[in-house]
Amino acid sequence: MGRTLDVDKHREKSQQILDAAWRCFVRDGFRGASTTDICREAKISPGHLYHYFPSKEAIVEALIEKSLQSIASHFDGIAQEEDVIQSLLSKVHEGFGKPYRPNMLLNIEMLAEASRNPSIAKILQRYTQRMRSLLADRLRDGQERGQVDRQLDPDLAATILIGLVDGVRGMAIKDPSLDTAKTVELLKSLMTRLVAPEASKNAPSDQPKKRVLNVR
Amino acid sequence: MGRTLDVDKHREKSQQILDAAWRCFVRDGFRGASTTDICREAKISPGHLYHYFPSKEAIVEALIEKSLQSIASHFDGIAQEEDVIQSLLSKVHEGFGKPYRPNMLLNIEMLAEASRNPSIAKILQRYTQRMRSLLADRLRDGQERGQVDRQLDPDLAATILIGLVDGVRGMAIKDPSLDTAKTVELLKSLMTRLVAPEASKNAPSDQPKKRVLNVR
Amino acid sequence: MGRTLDVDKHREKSQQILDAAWRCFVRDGFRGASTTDICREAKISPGHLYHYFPSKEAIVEALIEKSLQSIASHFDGIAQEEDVIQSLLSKVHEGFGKPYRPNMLLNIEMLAEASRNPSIAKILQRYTQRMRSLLADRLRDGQERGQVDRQLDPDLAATILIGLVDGVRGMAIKDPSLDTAKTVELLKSLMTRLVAPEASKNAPSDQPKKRVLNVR
Amino acid sequence: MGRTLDVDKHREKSQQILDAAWRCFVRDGFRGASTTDICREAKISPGHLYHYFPSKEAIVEALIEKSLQSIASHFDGIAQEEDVIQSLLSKVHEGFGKPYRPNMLLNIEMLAEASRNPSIAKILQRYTQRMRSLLADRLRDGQERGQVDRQLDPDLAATILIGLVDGVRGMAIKDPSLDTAKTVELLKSLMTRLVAPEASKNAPSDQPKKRVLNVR
DNA sequence: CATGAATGAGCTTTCATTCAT
DNA sequence: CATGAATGAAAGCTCATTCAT
Repeated sequence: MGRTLDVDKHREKSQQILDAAWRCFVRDGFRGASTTDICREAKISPGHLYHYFPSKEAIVEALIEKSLQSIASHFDGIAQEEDVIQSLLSKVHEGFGKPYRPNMLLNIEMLAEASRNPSIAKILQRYTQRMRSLLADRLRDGQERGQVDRQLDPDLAATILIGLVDGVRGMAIKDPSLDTAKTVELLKSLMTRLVAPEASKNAPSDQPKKRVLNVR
Repeated sequence: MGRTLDVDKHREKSQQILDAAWRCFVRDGFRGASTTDICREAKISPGHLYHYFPSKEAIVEALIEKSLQSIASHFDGIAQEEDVIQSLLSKVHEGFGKPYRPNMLLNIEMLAEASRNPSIAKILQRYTQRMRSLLADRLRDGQERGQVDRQLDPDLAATILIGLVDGVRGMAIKDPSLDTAKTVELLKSLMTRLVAPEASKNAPSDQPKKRVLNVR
Repeated sequence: MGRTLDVDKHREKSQQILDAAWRCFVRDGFRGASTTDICREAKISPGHLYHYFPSKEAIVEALIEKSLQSIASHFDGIAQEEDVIQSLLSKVHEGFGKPYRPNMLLNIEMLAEASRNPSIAKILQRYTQRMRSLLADRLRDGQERGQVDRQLDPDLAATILIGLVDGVRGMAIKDPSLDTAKTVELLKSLMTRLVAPEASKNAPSDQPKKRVLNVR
Repeated sequence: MGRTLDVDKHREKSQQILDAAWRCFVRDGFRGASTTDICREAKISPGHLYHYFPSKEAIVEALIEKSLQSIASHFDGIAQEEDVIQSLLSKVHEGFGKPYRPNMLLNIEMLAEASRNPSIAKILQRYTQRMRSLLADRLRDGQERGQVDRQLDPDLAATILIGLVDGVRGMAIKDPSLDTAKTVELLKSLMTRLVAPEASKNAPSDQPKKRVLNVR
């Protein structure tokens, strides 16, 4: 009982530290944020940090793990809706908009870090695989229902879809004047076209496509 | 004459240092690579580096500028071909494949750095604008010729296209088992569908699309 | 209690570092002494110095502040004696003599540093003002009692007195063979003449002036 | 002949470098100014500096030597006037006033440097001795003519006089609001009193002393 | 559980000086 | 006479981590 409480408290404190680290990493990046910064943000002493995490890298790993878990759980929701394409598009909005910018920045940090740090690469790859599987399964569902092009390789398409959303999200840095709303609309249209079956590609779903594209 | 030679030599040496820095930054990232590393790689003494660049950041900036310039010059080639869509697709291949992995890694580094360093953000934004303009102009050409959907906002579409390629390139880190050839094929197909006019979206160009998609 | 002890210990350690810095600065000057020197002298590691002071300049400032405070507190004593002139002269001895040479050297360093470093100039000016005020007040007292020339501007006279003592102290460097005892005697005589009222300037106090001046 | 021209040119260039160094040292101090700074100011290349001076210290030494020589030559003028006291006072003005501030700053630098660097100490001491001798000789002249107190030790008095002027000059740093004109007046009065013979100490010369002192 | 003192390697940068041309 | 490329030691400072309390 007491043991359980201790474990809970320990977990809670770890969480507080991770929250502080999240803020620091978003602000300064994995390399740019120092353990001192994190401790100050978490309001603990520098020595105490090592009571909860054996190293700075462990913090980064835990943070990435947690962050990806949260994103992946968003994907889980996909499986429950009826219309495959609609359920897919409904998730797109979430990655855009101001409050998601921190996550986007962390995503880029993760990519940068994973390209150099094998243990972080593994985490990233594990979650990517999981999310891609979920997406691919959904696409397969759609193919069975005739909502998705049967000639598409679901795994490959899922990969491309993830890359597409990631890449367009990153454009916010390359072009700060980007109009998010219009971007999301065109992005959705593009995703629809990617997965829609041949026959319906002229009129993908009931989406009022013409208005969407007519943005000039 | 002697003066010209001196300037040439200076430029050559600067270039050698940038080359060394490129290797270090690809290997360890902008923050991860130290000036000492760069000097060792360039085979110069630590002090001598500052004969050519006033700071480490100046090296990063010069490198990014040069790298983006080289990429942008690739884009310039787009303007010369007849078929808009074909000229666009022909450029896609180049971003994939093993020898381009370093550039992809640097691209991610740039994004990460630009999100925190305003002066680097500016460089990135300047070149992004330039490349997007070139692409958008090409799309406008295509629209006039009936090769590109007239309802498309060229600027927005160009932005999405860049993001799409960037994002899919980054998937190589998230999923190392990715089949590059197939990915490129699907990517091209997707790009074609994005820009193709309504009428031809069932049969985009002479590309044997069905085989392409039938990848299972 | 524990908190108080901690603060005390911190202050004590800071003091030890300042003592070490004092030795280094006296030996090599503010610029000539390195933080490494100070750490070696204080027997701490190079990084630990920054646990107590945010920068080398902060050490210099703290040291100057402390040093001037100590000198200023000497001046405070002036206010208590009866005979204004005697109390003034009694303080002169202290600035001369071998054990005071380090302070004299630091005084010169301060002047040199203050002429370039505004934040140190401010400290020096603040304390100068304070000491001059004390001196000027004493002179005003003397004027009321008829011990000091009523035509003298107390503030200006105080400034000159400080400059006089400083300058003569510095002569120890320009002329190492200087006879300190005789110098102090003549200095005192000069100071007496500066402040003494017109009437007594031929026979300043009960001091056997003739012997004092007859130093050949 | 050509040899002579060469020597002249060499001397001229050395002089230009010393002038540049003077500006740098006044601005940043002996330690604060780098050889690079001096070269930039003198518009020569870093390597070329060592064609004229074997080291930075040699520049400092040459500069100090030259500077003191110039000051000493001012003192030489003292010997020619009739009234000892007047000739002495006439020199005081020169050390004050804005255009002399650089020399005052260098004076402090010299003192600081001499306290650590024996070879510079020697130069300073040599010139101090020379100037003190000149002053002392003048005082001896005055004693013979009855213009100067016969009980005064000329050497000691000369030393004190130099220190007095130096010290008061330095007060400009400790108190930037100092009124130079009034300071000089009081300083002159003090110097007069120091050297004037007993009999005349109540009425030192024809100087309108009362107005001078009545500055409240 | 918690502190903060302490470490030492490593960072970017500066500097006086030397050398090849 | 003149350049500027080149050196390498040392500077002030930061950092992840450890340890005594």
